[in-house]
Order: sequence, then C-alpha cells, then structure tokens
Amino acid sequence: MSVPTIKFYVREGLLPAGELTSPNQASYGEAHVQRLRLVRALLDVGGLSVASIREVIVAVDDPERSVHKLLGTVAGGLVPSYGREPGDGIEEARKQVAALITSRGWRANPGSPAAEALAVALAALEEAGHGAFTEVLGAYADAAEAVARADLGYVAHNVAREQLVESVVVGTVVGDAIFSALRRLAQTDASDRMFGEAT
Amino acid sequence: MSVPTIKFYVREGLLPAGELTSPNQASYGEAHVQRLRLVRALLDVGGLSVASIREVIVAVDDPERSVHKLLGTVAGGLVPSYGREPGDGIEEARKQVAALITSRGWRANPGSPAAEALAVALAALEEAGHGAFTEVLGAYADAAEAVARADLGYVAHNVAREQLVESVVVGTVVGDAIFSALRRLAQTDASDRMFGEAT
DNA sequence: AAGTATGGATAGTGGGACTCTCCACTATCT
DNA sequence: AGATAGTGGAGAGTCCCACTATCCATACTT
Repeated sequence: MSVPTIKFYVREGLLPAGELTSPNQASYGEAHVQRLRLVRALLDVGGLSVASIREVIVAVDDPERSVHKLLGTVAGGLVPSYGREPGDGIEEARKQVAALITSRGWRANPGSPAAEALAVALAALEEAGHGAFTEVLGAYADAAEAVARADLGYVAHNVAREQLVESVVVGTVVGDAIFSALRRLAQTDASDRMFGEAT
Repeated sequence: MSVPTIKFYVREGLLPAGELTSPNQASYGEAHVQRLRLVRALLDVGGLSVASIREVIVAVDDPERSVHKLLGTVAGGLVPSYGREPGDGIEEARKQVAALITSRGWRANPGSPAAEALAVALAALEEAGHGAFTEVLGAYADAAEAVARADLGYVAHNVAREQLVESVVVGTVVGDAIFSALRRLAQTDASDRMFGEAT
C-alpha cells in the first residue's frame, strides 16, 4: 500500500486518521492495519465502490446500531447496485419476488435492496428472453438458504461485536465471490459430465 | 438505447453491423435486438466490462468451438477478475483449492480462472483475519453443486445451439446476481430469527 | 428544394480510484 | 549543526472506462 493511497482513504473516510503526536506526525496501530485489510478485501474481492465502503464502515463503527439492523444495512449497502435500468417489466418481477418471499416464509422486506436487486435481475432475464430461467429459482433459493444458514453459523462463533460485525461484512462480500467461483467450478464439472467428449 | 450508444457497441465489436442497403443506410433485424438485449444484461446486471463482453461474444459466435469448450471460455471470461492483488498467501490458498477440487471429485482444472479466483478470495479472507471462514466451505460447495445441477438442467432444455449458448451466458452471469440477492434475503431471514428483537 | 437522418470516424465528457505536487515542518543521519 | 528524507494535509492531475457530441458526405422524407 502506498502512502498516498492511505492518505486518500483517510480523506475518503474509509480509514480513521492516525493519532497526532505532533503537528506533522501521527501514529497508527494494529487497528488501522486491520481496517485497511478490510477495506482492501471489500475493494479488491468484493468490488465495492469507495462510497459503498464508506457507508458500511460508518455502520460498523456506530455502536448504537443493533446487530440485526447492522446486518440489514450491510446487506443493503453491499448489493452490487446494478446499473440504473428502470425497465418496464420490473413490476411483474417485483410481484414474483414478493410471492417468493411469502412462499418461503422469509422474514424479509419485499422493498429491501436485496429484493429490489432480485427483481431487477429477473426483469432483465425476462427481457433478454430467458424468462424460463425462473424454473430453477426454487433450487437457487434452497441453496441460498443453506448458504445463509452456514453464514450465520459461522458468524455466531464470534462473540465480540467488533469481530462479529467484520465477519458479517467479509462473509457477505467475499462469500459472494467464493460462491461464484465454486459455482463456476461445479458448472465446469457438470458440463464435462454432460457434454465432455473423450480426452 | 440511444443511437450513438449502439454505434459505439458496433465499433467495439459487441454488436454486428447492420446490413448495408446503400452507402449510408443499413437495416437491422430481430437478431440485432436480441444481441443488444444480451449485451445490456451482461453489462447492467452482470457488471461485465465491454472488453469481457467482447470475448464472450466472440466465443459465442465461433461455430468451431464445442459446447463444452465454449462453456469453459464463458465461465472463464465471466469471472469478475478481482483487482490485480498478487498477495503472498496465495500459494497456500491454491493448494487448498486443489485439495477441494480433488476431494469433491470435480473434473475441473486447478489452474482455471475460476479456481484462481477462488484462491484469491480465500487468500484475501486469510489476510483479513477471517481464515476460519473456510469452515463453511463445504456447505458452500454443496450449495454450488446443487445450483450447477439446476443450471445444467435448465440449459439442457435448449437444443438449438444459439439459444443454448446464450442461456449459458445469461444463466451464469445473471445467475450470480440472482443467487447473490437470494442469499441476502435468506441471510436477512436467518439474522432476524437469530438476533431479531420483539416488534 | 428543404429539412432531417444515417453510417462512419474522431474527439470529448463525466465518474471513479487513485497519484502528484506543494507546503511547512519534523526525524534522523553524520 | 547541517543535510537529507519523510510527514500530514489538501488541491490538482492522471488514467481508465462507458459512453456522448460533433463532423462529414450522402440519402431518405415531404
């Protein structure tokens, strides 16, 4: 990490300023390094924007927030935020999402960023002429539930709030990347079994 | 879609040029519109760069490529390509990935982009101090297998090559977004059940 | 004939993530 | 003590990327 980059992060509010020991000397501790690693993980692997990371950081540092609310903020802020794309089939997709949430018995708000993101994605599928993809939505939801259970199980290990929150953030963002990569590998395998020729 | 944007896509090789009926008139058909929708889906929902999309398009349009190879190209080109980030714990992570592939019996190349992406993500986790997250890797892999099976099952519906290929591309990219959103929703639900207070 | 649109190509725009440059001052080397 | 290197702070500049604007000669439209 170059010094100017760190300065930039401090200015952008991703990193707390060091403790000034004199007008132009500041000292940094392990906490700064840890925070820096968090920022890099979100940036490089999670692909978040600096602005999104700032939101997440602010939420993480706010001790007022209950753990559950914080998870909500994080999950919301971490949605990749697909291009504007208003689209017109979006209404239908929203209903579909609401129906899914109901049928699954999920305690989730149909207006949450995640739900909206799902609606946008489904609408895009429909528009691209692959509406039939929704056939597999059930299988996806099953898998998502399994993954979420695993996530929460992991999170429950960390009792200290600071650690807990961070594990949620990291797990959510890096977890996406990990799952995505695993899916590719599993697809490769499945494709090989289905279409693979000799050799 | 504005005209200049379409011109831009044509120049970038994302879209075939229209058929010239005179020096300055060209006609476009349904295929162009379809391709345009594909590009928009990859761009908006998939978050791919124009360069990645071009690679995918080229692969899709190459009739020489076997379906399986094409899937490989697509899956490879569609990897989000996390920031450079060489890191140093990467070697250990690569071994971990290779071990996972072996233990799962996956027919996948440990050097493939997906495997590399997984290694990078795991290394980032380790560096961020959340190496214990790998505890849940098994659960993730199970879920990934289930999703991949569903994907291939869907893909198998489409017999026409053109359609098949497109469904793979769309399914892979938009599927990521859909799963990600579903995971957020399921996490919200799980978190509510675990930490939710009254009200 | 007037007005508008088109394909093609080059240059410019706006946003995002840095990176450079300046400044006055401090730490450290010798 | 003097030379050299580094620091925090802040504005400007750079680079990349997905567009967008402008030009031009020509071709549809009315």
